[in-house]
Amino acid sequence: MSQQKSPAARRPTITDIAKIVGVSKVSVSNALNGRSGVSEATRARIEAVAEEIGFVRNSAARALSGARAAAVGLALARPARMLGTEPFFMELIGGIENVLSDASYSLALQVVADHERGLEAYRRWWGERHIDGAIMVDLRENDARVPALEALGLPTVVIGHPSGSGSLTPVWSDDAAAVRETVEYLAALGHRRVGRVAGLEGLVHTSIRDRAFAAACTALGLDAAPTAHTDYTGEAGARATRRLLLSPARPTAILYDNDITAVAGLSVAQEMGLQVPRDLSIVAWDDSPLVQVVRPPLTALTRDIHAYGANAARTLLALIARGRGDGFEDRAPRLTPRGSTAPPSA
Amino acid sequence: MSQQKSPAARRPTITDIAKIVGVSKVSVSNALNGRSGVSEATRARIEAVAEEIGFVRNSAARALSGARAAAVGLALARPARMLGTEPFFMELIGGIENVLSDASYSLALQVVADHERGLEAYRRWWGERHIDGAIMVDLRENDARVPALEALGLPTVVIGHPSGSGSLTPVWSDDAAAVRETVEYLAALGHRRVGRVAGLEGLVHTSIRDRAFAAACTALGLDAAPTAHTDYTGEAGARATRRLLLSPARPTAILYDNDITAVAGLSVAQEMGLQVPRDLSIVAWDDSPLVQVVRPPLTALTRDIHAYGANAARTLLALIARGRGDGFEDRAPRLTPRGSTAPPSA
DNA sequence: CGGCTTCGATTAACCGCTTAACGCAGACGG
DNA sequence: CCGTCTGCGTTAAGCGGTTAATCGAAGCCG
Repeated sequence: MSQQKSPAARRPTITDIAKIVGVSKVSVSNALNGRSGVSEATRARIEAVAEEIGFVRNSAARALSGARAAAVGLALARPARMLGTEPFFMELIGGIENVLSDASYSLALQVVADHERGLEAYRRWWGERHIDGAIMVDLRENDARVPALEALGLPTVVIGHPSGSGSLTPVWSDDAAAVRETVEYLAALGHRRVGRVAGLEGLVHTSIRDRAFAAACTALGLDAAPTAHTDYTGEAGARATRRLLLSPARPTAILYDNDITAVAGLSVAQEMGLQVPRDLSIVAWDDSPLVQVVRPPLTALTRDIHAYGANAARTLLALIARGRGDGFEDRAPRLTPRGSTAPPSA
Repeated sequence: MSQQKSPAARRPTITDIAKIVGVSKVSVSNALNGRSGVSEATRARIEAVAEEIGFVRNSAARALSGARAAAVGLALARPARMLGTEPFFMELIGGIENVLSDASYSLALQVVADHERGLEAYRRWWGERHIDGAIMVDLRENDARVPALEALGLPTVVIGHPSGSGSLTPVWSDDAAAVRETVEYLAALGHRRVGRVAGLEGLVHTSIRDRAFAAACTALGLDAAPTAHTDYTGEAGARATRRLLLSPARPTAILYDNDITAVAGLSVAQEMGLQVPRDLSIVAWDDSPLVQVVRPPLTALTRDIHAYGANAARTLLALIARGRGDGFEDRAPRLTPRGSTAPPSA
């Protein structure tokens, strides 16, 4: 049915340029890479010719001779049903991309079923010299990927707390501080029973938030309502909320671990005849169009995910360039109060 | 601060295998690529050794000797604020990935600011032999990328209607049919004034839906409420909804072009004291966790985005393999009625 | 003015793999 | 018994770059 133009004649190479200009391949290579050893005059002629005949560097050849692949890899483990539920990753990727493309790096992305397959992807990419470094997300406790990537020697930035990143370079934010701030805020409003609908158990940041939540409640003398874990889906969030709201000591405020579960929780509360924020205060983790669009708009823990991704990318590029790199602590999420939080009515 | 293991000893190559097994490089290459000219015994020994020393093919070297790059490119043009608002792309990418990884292809993804930059990315990738083919999304009318990619000779699948894809291979679904089905459904419920909050003007699928909407209204003798265009954000959706609901001939039903604007519309309606679905029926385009989580859950035009992406990837692989390829028409979105649609109260 | 560095450029070798071309058995056919 | 396949291998020659080693011609210095 549809077809395209002819397979395009052989692409020009540095050898072609060398012939035209009347110099050696090496001079062309040096000139085009901005290295010294070429006079300004020759460099100009070479660049002119390169431009004229539409020369594009062959990255395969370049990679073969030991240079960089100019790409980094990211394997995203998402079971189908969790895909697309979180604006988080699109934003993160956007931030990563921003930095990478400025450095003419590209991002190899693979969405895989589980961490096992993700690890395979990293292995393949690295083995094939397809990537110079990797970004790892969804850090779990005792994550098997950490020792595996360490063994590979693949420069890797882990998006997650240093406590779980082994010798890999971490980029993280202080979730515990954010939890504390939120609990203090709710306590100040007068709440005594605060619940929490958390994310996936086993993720490092989940247990950090779990612990911080428990600690903050204790410190402030609040009733520690049980934490319900979810898989971040609306459905699970709804179920968890129902359970919390039906428990003997119904909380007057709930802190959610992402936006989708928070919105689901809001719906459940309204279905049960509870008014938000009068009867129940809701705080969502991660600000997103979603939480601002519902009524009332949700109080949320805001973080600049785009910047977060950008920082991760910058850290990785530094790691690749210098062979070693410092971790980076991003600023902690900040509480953005909106209509979903108020003093409890009771 | 953090550092990784030593730069990892030299990776094993086919030469290493050859030495160990005691045959020539070529035999190893042939064996590992399943080509003939190698006895079963030798092939077995070679495979065993390859496995044992953890051999991974160097794709750069392979690409250099004329083989495929085993990757396809996708440049996603998203202004920052539109990023992450649409689950659509994460799902699409998931579907694409699924098919690609089965074929051991990887996806080069770049998020760019505009189509201009996107085109640059395609050029660079193709020039560098980084990709064997490309997927193009967000097809606009008179899209400048179409002639540009045609000229490059880059095998490309366009996700969008054939009317705008030139000689590139299209993968599309019959949006017009879906619009008709929806309008007929609303008419059957008794609605006479139906409004529409559309997506970005200039996108091919937007105008196709626009026209189908107008045609369906005319055919059924409905009042053609003006169509309001948005940039798919909740904010724009809220504004458009407000405008429609305040217009002299207030529609009793509104069809939205994505999920976010539909949810925003729902909130606006509720704020204005309208009950959904009693006073206003709402239909969202694209089913997503989001539309199912709000109250009432929204009637939506469901399509299997994952499959859509998978089909696009399959089509592209065929195009790459055979040099030519047929377009693919995916099934039209289907209406999934939920609580947000009902006969009008009046 | 001889020896030293600097600059601009060159040649050689190689990265890891593929493709082309050829070699040498043994099997087969007339 | 010679000619010709056929199966299993080999060697040679790149693909398009890069890096290392080298080299002539200035330029500089004491």
